[in-house]
Amino acid sequence: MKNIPVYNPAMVEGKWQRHWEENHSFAAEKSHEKPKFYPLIEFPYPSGAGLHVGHPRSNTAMDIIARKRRMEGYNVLFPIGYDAFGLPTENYAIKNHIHPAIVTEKNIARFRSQLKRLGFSFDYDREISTTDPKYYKWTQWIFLKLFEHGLAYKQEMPINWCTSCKVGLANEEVVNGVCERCGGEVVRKVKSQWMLRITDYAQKLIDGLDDVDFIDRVKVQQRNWIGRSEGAEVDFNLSSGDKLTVYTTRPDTLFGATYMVISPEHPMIDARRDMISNYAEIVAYREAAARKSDFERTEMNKDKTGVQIEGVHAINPVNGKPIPVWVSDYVLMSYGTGAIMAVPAHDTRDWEFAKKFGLKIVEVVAGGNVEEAAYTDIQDGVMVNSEFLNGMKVADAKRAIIDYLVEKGIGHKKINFKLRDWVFSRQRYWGEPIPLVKCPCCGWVALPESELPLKLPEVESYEPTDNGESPLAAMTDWVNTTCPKCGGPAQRETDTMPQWAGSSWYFLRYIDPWNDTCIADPEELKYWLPVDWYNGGMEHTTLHLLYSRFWHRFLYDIGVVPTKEPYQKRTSHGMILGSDGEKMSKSRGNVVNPDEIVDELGADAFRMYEMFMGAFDQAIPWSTDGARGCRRFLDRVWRMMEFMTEDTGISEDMKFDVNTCIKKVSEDFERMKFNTGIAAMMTLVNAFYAKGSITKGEMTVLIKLLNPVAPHITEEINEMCACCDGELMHAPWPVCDESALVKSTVEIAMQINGKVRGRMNVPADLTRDGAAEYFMALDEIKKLVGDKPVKKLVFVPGRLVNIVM
RNA sequence: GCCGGUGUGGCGGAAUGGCAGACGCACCGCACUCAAAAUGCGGCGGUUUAUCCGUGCCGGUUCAAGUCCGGCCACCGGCACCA
Repeated sequence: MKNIPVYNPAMVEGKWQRHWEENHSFAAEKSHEKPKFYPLIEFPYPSGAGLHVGHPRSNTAMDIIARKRRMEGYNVLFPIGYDAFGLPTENYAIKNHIHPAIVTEKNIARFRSQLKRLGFSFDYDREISTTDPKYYKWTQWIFLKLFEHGLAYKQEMPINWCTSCKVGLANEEVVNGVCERCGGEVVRKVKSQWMLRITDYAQKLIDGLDDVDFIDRVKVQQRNWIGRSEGAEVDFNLSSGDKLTVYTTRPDTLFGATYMVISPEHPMIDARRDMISNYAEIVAYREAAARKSDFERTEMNKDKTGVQIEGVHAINPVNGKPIPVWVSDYVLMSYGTGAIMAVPAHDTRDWEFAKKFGLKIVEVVAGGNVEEAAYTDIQDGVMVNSEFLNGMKVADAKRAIIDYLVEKGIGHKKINFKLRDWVFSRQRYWGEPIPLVKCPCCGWVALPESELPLKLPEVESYEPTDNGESPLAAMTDWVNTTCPKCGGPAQRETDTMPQWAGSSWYFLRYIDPWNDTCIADPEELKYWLPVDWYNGGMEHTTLHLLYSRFWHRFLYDIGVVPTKEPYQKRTSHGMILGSDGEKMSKSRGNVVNPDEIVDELGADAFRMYEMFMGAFDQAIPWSTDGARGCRRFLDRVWRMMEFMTEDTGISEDMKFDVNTCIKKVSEDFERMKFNTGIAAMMTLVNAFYAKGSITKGEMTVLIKLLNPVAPHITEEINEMCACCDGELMHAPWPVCDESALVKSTVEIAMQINGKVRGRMNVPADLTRDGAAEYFMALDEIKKLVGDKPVKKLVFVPGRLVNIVM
């Protein structure tokens, strides 16, 4: 027994963290000789509250992969930065009269020190902040490219207006009718806004998913959000002489269209006001609908309302029958054409509306009872009451009717998306200024690249205004400028960009953060892109992840980046819940502060527990006792130095266990099954304790496998015992010796009629062919079988033998 | 309503169709100790203790089902009048 000092995580971890910092140990190599690996975590928003236990879950997982890849010989770029523009900082600044830049700097310093305390192998030399003018110069540059290519446009439109933040929100930022950030009420407000034409990229964003390795639920959620549907546009003639175009996914049911509905905002209402005898009633309905907030609209979605347009009717183009036209807010102006043909027999919403207002219901697909409910199952329906479509299956009828519509010139195939353009303006201070000026002669004009970055001016007050203007609007010195095109007087745009702007391309900047002539050197981009593995939260699937794919694809289309997609692989971690199984929140009082856990148990134990607590992609409740168990394990590993021998080999009786562990850990880390990988190492350590000794060679394998999870303690053991030459992080990852996994005999289960009756040792090389003969000759089998006839004998090599009688 | 996901001991969770409960937590016992903590070793699904029962419920396929198929139930997440 050797005398080994007690394991002291604070000392060990402090020592190695200083060492790593002084030596820039995790800086990516500038040379392009080695194969590259680019893992990425979502850069944090540096809030005043500091790190919570959720951050380290994603960070530790990718840190493990990054460290393993370095040991496997890759040049690894594992960067970190801060997504620092945004409302919480601005609100804090307003409340405490401190400049948001100062708040940001303070918060970043806190985050950085917390991250360093956890021993993540980030390349801090490449650290970025979205609020740094050297960074946002290029955010503005990308915006100007979008503007130049017609993908940014300003439009008067009803936006989601948060009454509490006094700011416009993207659709994605409105959750259950309230503001995603502050929970404030969201109302519709008409404002002139900068918009990005993400809808132009809808198809590309769907198609791109085929080429990447994202977990299914991310792909599914993005596809649903983009919401592609195939259908047809059909023209209906109106008695007023003009026509009304509808979009439908069920053109096959055209004979069942017994009325039409248009959205309250449909332009036809005002265009034909002279012919509408109840125009005043319809305007009143429209105003009532406009007053409803989004929240009310969804709450009331069961109860349909509407008004029939009097004085105008439509003609069903396939049977010539006159049908009424209604106005109802269940039809949205923002999707399709803002008008629908209603087929109450086969659409639930139309059916409800028809029942309420006593409209005709005509069955055109047989199989249901359309007086009882809409029959919407289109799988194997057969057409009825549809003249030339009668007797056809739904799918055939769809094709036939579209051919007919095209032939008659009254309709055509059409693809629609649910995705809307991205509202890109914010009436706020703490964001990237939009680098455009409005000139009375030239319209909106881009700043020349030489004037970038357009820096945020210093202002007296960051308060947003009730009239919906950005605080920048009050800075007349800054606002008033000259037009870059004609030199005449002009005014700057005073809205700023949303928080999603800076995060839409940050992974590109990490590749070459020092560059001041372009977003990143094309040679560097070629080497490092795409990001090989990106782990992040599901909550960003339809926000950041979609936005950044859009920007990246645009940059590809204009030749700035070499890959269509930014991220090759996307995984997602489950949330860490409070120990009560509820979401962690201040109000519930179940928040765990990582600093306290590190103080008590050390960063290695904390990291290990975060990975061991359960399946990585699932939500798991926190247990500090569980974390103590991981600390206990590290203590056990440490104390093995007391009975370690100087033998540098693997002892014969441990070869199987050691190689099994190498295999299990190597495979499980790649599949993000960190919990079972760690369990395998615990099993191995238990085996060394049972044996009462460990060789230096065995210890070396163990600390290599454990290093990505618990980097500090393993480096220290390596140094104390001189296991490897130099630091462990540069040592090669252990390779499993498959020959050591072969055993001469294996224990298998013995079953009678599928029930386990015992176990026995058989030669490992026993094949299925020789099995019957082998088993029937055994005394123990003879005893069990007796003289009953054996119907069948099932043998699974290495597993079991099952005798069916 | 639609789309995902999840249901296994007291708890977190393991299990390519092949010995259900690996590993850990909690708990119990023993050793060490004057004692406690720490540590080490052992035990730990249930019961009527045996050819027994047991992976949310009901049925099916199979020599064999937590795993596959059909039909439900519950909980969690996302979307939600998208024609």
